[in-house]
Amino acid sequence: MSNITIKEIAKALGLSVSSISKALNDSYEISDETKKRVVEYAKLNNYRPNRLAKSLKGGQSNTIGIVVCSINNIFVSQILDGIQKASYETDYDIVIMQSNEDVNREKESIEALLKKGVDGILLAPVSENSNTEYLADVNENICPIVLFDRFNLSLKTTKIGVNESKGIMQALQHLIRIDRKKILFITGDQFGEENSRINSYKKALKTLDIPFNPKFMLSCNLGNNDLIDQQISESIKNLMKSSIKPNAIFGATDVITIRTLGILAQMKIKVPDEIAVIGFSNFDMPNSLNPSLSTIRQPTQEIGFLALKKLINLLATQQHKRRALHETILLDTSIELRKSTNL
Amino acid sequence: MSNITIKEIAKALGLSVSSISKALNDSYEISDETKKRVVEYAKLNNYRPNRLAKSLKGGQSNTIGIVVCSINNIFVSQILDGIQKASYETDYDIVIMQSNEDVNREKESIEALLKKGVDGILLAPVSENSNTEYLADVNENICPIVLFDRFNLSLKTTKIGVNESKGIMQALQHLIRIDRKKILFITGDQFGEENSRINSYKKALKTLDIPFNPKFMLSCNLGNNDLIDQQISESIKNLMKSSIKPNAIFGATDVITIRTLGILAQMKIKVPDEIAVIGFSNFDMPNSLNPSLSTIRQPTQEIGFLALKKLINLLATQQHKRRALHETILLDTSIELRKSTNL
DNA sequence: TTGTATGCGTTATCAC
DNA sequence: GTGATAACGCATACAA
Repeated sequence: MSNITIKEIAKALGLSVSSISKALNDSYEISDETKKRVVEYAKLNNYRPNRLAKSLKGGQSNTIGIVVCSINNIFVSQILDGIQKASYETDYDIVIMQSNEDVNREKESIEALLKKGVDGILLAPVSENSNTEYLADVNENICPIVLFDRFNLSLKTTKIGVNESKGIMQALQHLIRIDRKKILFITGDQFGEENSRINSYKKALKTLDIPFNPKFMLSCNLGNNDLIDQQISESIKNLMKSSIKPNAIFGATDVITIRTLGILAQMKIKVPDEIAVIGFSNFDMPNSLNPSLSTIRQPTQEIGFLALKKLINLLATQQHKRRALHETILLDTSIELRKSTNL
Repeated sequence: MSNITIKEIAKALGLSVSSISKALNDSYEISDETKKRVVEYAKLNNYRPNRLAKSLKGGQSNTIGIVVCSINNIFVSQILDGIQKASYETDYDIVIMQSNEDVNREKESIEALLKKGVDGILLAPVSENSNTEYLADVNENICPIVLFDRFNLSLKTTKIGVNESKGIMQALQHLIRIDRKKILFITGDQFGEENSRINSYKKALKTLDIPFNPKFMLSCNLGNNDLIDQQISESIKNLMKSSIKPNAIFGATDVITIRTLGILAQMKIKVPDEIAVIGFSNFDMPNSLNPSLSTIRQPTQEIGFLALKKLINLLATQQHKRRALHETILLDTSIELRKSTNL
């Protein structure tokens, strides 16, 4: 309701508005004495500069918008944490939006951010080609966008992610080492049949001379957890009855990999004896899982941290020079071996 | 960089700024024809109303600020999800800040929000009496604050949380039922020795005629996971060597309870045979844990949802009438039994 | 060293 | 049915 303004300070102190403004901004034009008087009065009365007004005037809001699929996701929330950490070192603050894996909502989220006047956007796209022209337009004409996690390949901008091929290779090589080549690969279906993780997987198989069997790949709908469970358990049940039983499972995401453990436990399938399990996961309590989970870990904090830093960099650069700064950074994953692949 | 304004539309269409504004706001003063012309032009040119300006003019930002300890926390992120869901049904959007369990940062976060001109604040306080006078001042004079999860008891406002006593009672009664009365209670130390969860626990013990043994209570520093592990495992190790071995563990938070499972697994202590485990937890994949975890589940989504709704309600009410709306809502927890307490 | 005037994008009041 | 103008809070170019 209240919140004192510069104008009121001016009236109270018998000075002009502009003098107050200058005093508060420590301008050389104002005498030390006046400054002191103003600053003291301001502090005493809890003066809070109105950022809306400042932004409106200055043409920049010092706010970064972020769009992720869902806050409520281990992987995402770790990245957000990294972004927040990076933001502490800057003057920028953060507004988070959720796309809920929905292309339209992704666009709505960005629109909301633009109306708020964000200076730049950090986006983990819903899919590899969602809103392509729209994003390009925004990135060119409104404010810079930096992509992280998933890539919208055609968008010309800075991208931060992980080296999937390498991560997948790490996992597969380990499975080969423990002689588990009949691998069921479980992934999400958001990205169509030809997403980069699937492609990397196939390529890795080829490199390692493991034939790709379509029956050993399951794409499930990540939008609904019950559905995930259902799809996975059904698939496993069928495969275990078939002549070519899998002896390993490789999960493409956190949720998939961890849920798979639960399903196997309920089906009383022994891990790793009957089926070894490994997958991308950033759950920070892997030892509490049944059994402790071998994972391909992604440097989430670093992804978030870097993404913000790079965006800030772009913002500090004149628009026409930004293109030169565009880069794609693929961070290395690390493999952590635990009981789920330990014979 | 660009982003067309009302002024530019006016110039392009040979109309006045005010007419454009009215047309865009569907005012009855403007002819349908003109409206159509304006709206079409606006859409065509991706006109985005500048919310900063609107807020500055209107004196309200339609933004709600949220302060939580950490986004990167299962419990918190579920609540945030609930808040976001609730916000979809309103015109408000959300800005999230992290206090990182730090009283000063909590205050800084709120200051940042106030500078941004938020209309109201949703706060999960760092502790039961952090920033009391400050919060009271803000709540009285600047914008309403609604508390959730943890309570700052002295602040007169709406509070949304869970019925801890009842939840703890559920857990203890179950432990009694399976004849596990030698219970190690593990909690956080943020709130001092006399926080409400500890008090509720002691009271429940008394009601159930279980003597309270100070040796069977561990308060650990939730700020650092390695430290948590160290404190818990040391404590368990010592107790298992002593004459009065515990046969159950009750964890006060998500992190504590799940980490305890991991520690027990590594110590090769059998759950539930040697030690049963139950605790507050909202991890949504309890079946993947070792063993599947019995939990006291808190209705996180609902907490968030309600908190936002109640705040919106306050905002829709004249300030001097708000006091009448203040209420404290304690939602019921539910107990979910799984193997970790199943003999 | 201080004050005046102007504008950021929008809406509301009042006049035409 | 439309337009001119002031105001929201702040910063800045310019005047004094």
